[in-house]
Amino acid sequence: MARRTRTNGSLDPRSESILRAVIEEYVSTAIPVGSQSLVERYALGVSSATVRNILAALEINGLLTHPHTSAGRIPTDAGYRYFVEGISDTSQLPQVEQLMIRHQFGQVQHASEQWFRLAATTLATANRTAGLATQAKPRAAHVRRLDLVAISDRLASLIIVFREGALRQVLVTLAEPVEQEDLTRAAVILDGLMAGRTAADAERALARIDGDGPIGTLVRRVGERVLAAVRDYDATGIEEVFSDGLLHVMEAPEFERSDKLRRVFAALENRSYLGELLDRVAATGAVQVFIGAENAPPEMRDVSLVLAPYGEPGRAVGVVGVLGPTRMAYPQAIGTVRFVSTLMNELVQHIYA
Amino acid sequence: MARRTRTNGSLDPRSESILRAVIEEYVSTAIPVGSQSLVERYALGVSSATVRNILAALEINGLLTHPHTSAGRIPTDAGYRYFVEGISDTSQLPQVEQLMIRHQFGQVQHASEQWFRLAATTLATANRTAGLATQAKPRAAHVRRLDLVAISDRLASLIIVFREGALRQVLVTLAEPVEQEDLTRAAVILDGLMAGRTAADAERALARIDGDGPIGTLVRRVGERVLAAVRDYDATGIEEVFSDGLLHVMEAPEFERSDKLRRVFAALENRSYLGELLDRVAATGAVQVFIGAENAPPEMRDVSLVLAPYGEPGRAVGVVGVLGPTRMAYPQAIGTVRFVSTLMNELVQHIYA
DNA sequence: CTTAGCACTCACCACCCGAGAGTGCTAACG
DNA sequence: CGTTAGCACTCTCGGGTGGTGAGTGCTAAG
Repeated sequence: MARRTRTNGSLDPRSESILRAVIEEYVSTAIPVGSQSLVERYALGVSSATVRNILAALEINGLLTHPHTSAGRIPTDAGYRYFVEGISDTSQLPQVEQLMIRHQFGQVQHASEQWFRLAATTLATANRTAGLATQAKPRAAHVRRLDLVAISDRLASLIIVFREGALRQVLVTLAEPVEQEDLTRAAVILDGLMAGRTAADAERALARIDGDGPIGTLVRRVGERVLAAVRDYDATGIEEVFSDGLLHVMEAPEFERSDKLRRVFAALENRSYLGELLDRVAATGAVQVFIGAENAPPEMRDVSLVLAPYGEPGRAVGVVGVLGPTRMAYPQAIGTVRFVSTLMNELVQHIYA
Repeated sequence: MARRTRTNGSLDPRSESILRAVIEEYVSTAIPVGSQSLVERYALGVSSATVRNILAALEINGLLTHPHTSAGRIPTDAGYRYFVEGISDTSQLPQVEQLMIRHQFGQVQHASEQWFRLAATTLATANRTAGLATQAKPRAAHVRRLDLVAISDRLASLIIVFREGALRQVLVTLAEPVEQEDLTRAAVILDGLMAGRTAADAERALARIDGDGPIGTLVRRVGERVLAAVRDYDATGIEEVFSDGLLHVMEAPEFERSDKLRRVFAALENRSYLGELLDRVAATGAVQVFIGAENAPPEMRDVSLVLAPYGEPGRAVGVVGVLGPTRMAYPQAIGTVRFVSTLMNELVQHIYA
């Protein structure tokens, strides 16, 4: 017995390979796996009785469980965790898949706004799970460019370009009719004032503007709107979590009943928790796995997330990953997520180079 | 019998009110309604036997059906259709709800890009169904403004603003390093060249540019990318169908089993059919209802759509609406969709005024 | 330590049965 | 002639029942 409960928490090789077999089998079939089917399919070199003993020990260790007395075993969250710890730093994606994904990204080189969507879509189709991605977002927004476009004589569109390529568009109503010419002049002034600055810097610069004349008033008025927009951009923790491939999650038998499925959807709308996870992942710089009940919110306890950050650590950071049932093909998921994140790294570095 | 099968296809008042009662009852309970419960709840002034006769006649007319011999009646798609025809041009949203919705729109006055999302969200929560909305999009794109922003020395971000406020961002890789100064000069030239023009006009204008000197080359190179982006913008039938409130659809008992639900999701991703519908709606200018099997694609046969266009007919047109089970509260849905579409009209006209 | 054997446990499925809701038909009624 | 009461019939639904089989845990022998 001592053999199966080593003090450091790791298992002897045989128990470990049986745990792996159970997980592998359960992940692909979704039905509890018994000792018989295990020896039949995996050539373990021992009888079902021996396997039964080991399964019982694994259950005592909390790595497996029973839906009911006479059913086979299924992995617990802890079981998946043990399994994941053993593979997370090795798994590599096959060349073929790497090429396919690279090819997809090559197609849309130009529209940088769309990269993160493509990442989500790619991850979704590659794993047959839901794919998630956020746009890379900086800690402190830097304005790169400002522009004012007349829409009607008292309405203008203010366009703000941030360093990492994000755009914001704000409608500005004007107290009195203004020509495009004056708008352009104001835009040039504001652009010189704020480009390359953070919100705090820009505010100081704006305060020094003398407010005389129609242009001065205009600059001041619009400048406030710019500041508000920049602050707003800073404040939103996550720009947007783009998700794709929810249909795949619906196909999983554990989500056949729609009430469980509803929880999954609710989970995706739980921006606060998702944001917390993303922050945590962004901080570490590596692929991270969150399994079932390791997630605090109750609606997340049936799903696992595999997440990885991308971007320039000090500057702009985003996250890509997948969300699926705890019964997930972790090695595959970890491999693709890691690969896509390195790919996104390359793209972002290309911009900052 | 002749009384119940008038040649023009309309029913006598009593049959009609009974049909209405059946629909009302079934929409709220989702269980087949029988003659008894009908007389109990609706004070029709006749016995259940009479009601039975009428129900039988309505079934012959194809407006009702039977799940099985000893069950109550449920409306057919044709039944809903008849019902909808009777109410579609009268139903008005209560003042209270109008005010609530107006208030929500007041909150986000400024971010015109977000209007259509808000419309979808509003429709979703007001009807407890899925809400849909597209951004208003013109037949032929007019460029309002062009801008070029340096990202690194050989990479620039091209920003295109279209008349109705849509933005496009495209990355342009440059053959050789270019200063922001030159980029700005090129942007000014291109802006003058293309602003207010459609793709075809702009192409002619671009052809007349003499390509000497570094600026000339730059203008030509970027100009091609602009044309491509404008054409691409023209080509995409629907910009994006934003949907919200899918959780509400999941709550409907008819979608408890996830395979039916999956069809709904698949339906939302069926852009080609959705686009076709939206085009049709945009062309008519009124609220339109598409009920169950009236939709050609098989995955749409369990759902109904209530759609309405908004915008300036000749210029930019978008669509708002809801998607839900055929068992839908049509009067309510029609009312809110119509109201939101008029609201969106006001907003768009404000821009074009 | 491993393994064969065996009793035991449940989920699952098919089946049956009674209750209840609802229908269609017929005949009487105003 | 339309309306209504009465009635036989049908079919779903829910609960109960028994058989089957996969799987377990335990014991004792190898």
